[in-house]
Amino acid sequence: MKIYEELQARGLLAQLTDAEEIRELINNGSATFYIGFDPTADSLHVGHFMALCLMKRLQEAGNKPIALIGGGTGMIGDPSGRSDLRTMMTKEDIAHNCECFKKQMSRFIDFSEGKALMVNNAEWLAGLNYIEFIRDIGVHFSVNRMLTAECYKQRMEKGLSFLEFNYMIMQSYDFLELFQRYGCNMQFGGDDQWSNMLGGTELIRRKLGKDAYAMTITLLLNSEGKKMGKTQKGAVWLDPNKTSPFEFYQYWRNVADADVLKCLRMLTFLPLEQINEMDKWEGSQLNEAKEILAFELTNLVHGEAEAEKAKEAAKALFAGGGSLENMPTAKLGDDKFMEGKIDILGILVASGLAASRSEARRAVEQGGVTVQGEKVSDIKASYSKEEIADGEFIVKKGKKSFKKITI
RNA sequence: GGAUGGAUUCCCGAGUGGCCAAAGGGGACAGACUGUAAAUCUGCUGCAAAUUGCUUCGGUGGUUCGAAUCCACCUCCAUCCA
Repeated sequence: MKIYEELQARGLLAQLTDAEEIRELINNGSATFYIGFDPTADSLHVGHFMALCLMKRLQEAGNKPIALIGGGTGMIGDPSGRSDLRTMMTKEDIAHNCECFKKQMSRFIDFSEGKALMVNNAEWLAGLNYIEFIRDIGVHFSVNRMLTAECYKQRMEKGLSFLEFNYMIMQSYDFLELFQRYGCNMQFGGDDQWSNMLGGTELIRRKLGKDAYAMTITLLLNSEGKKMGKTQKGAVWLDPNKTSPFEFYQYWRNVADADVLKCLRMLTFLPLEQINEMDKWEGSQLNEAKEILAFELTNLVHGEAEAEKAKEAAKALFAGGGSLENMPTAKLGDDKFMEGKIDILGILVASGLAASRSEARRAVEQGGVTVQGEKVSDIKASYSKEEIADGEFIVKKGKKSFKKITI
């Protein structure tokens, strides 16, 4: 099975400008393609992870990836899929984020010996001359056409600033630059990028009379139609300091039944035959599939050692057995103790299991808190330093939040 | 620049002088049931030294015994006109 067929079988392909041509190109390994990443945060998240996997797959098939970091476009902010203006970031933030992206990406993509490139579009966007730019590039865009693009349509209700309106033109210009500089003939991106990407292929055709291609990957949605990789607390990050390997593991361990197979296909590198086998599983057997999914992804993102640790910790907590050694830990400072003691509410707050004492109180009152496996029913219960320092002092809030408390 | 409508708690959205920490829904959290799933049911959802106190309704001032609610100014958003 060739790469194109594989991507298709995994359900990754969404829209393509020219399916036949693209199949030829990537199957022969003759594509130089780019994917853009806007530095909106100091870490990549699960959404980017899909794109990185795609790059990796295509690179393994002999194609040359370019990771484009949006140091320039980040100054504008993509309005796609947004209901309001993004908060503006300072130049310093953007530069910092670009650095962080670079580090994380090198984990997945082989940048050695020119096998892949990483470029920052600030390189050509930052120094643009406004008049020249709108004369050279702006003429090729019809405002009427742009307004019919899906990403802007949604914003016609809520309002769209001229700043954001320019995003599509900038992204199109990126493609043109990359085409000219590096012979980049293809662009990939999330499905929400489709209209921006088409802008680029059209610009290249109008400006240079040459063909370039665009392809989008299916957005990873859960069975409820929401983007995956988001939790209440925000995105699931790839940076272990922002989302610990354990939390990362748990996120995937807890996906809905209906989503497991899709995730395995789209996100892991397991052979399709193996995944199709799991497709036959039903009911509680799917739990095993979830374990595989969680392990595979944690392995990809954080490495095998971390994946093992997360798996062990999860086993210890949910199934009994396994090692407690690697479970999430919270360290209490001396200042948290009053005369050598701390109450249960204080522990919950200090360990991050509850956001406030009120919330902690509610959890206890509703019977959701256990300490060392014993349900805590008194909100005034308190523990001495010695009890905690003793060793494995485990506090559990609800079914899935645990912390080992140390001094 | 002009006219009109608007800004309420995590989100949507009621509330137009005291009975308002603010209806209802969604989400989140906790409990039951389960498979660390989904669905369902129940509770809960500003903070705290917790039958009480404190801080919230875009911002700042004011009227009043009392303001989310009335007045003034300001900021932002939407629609129409230029």
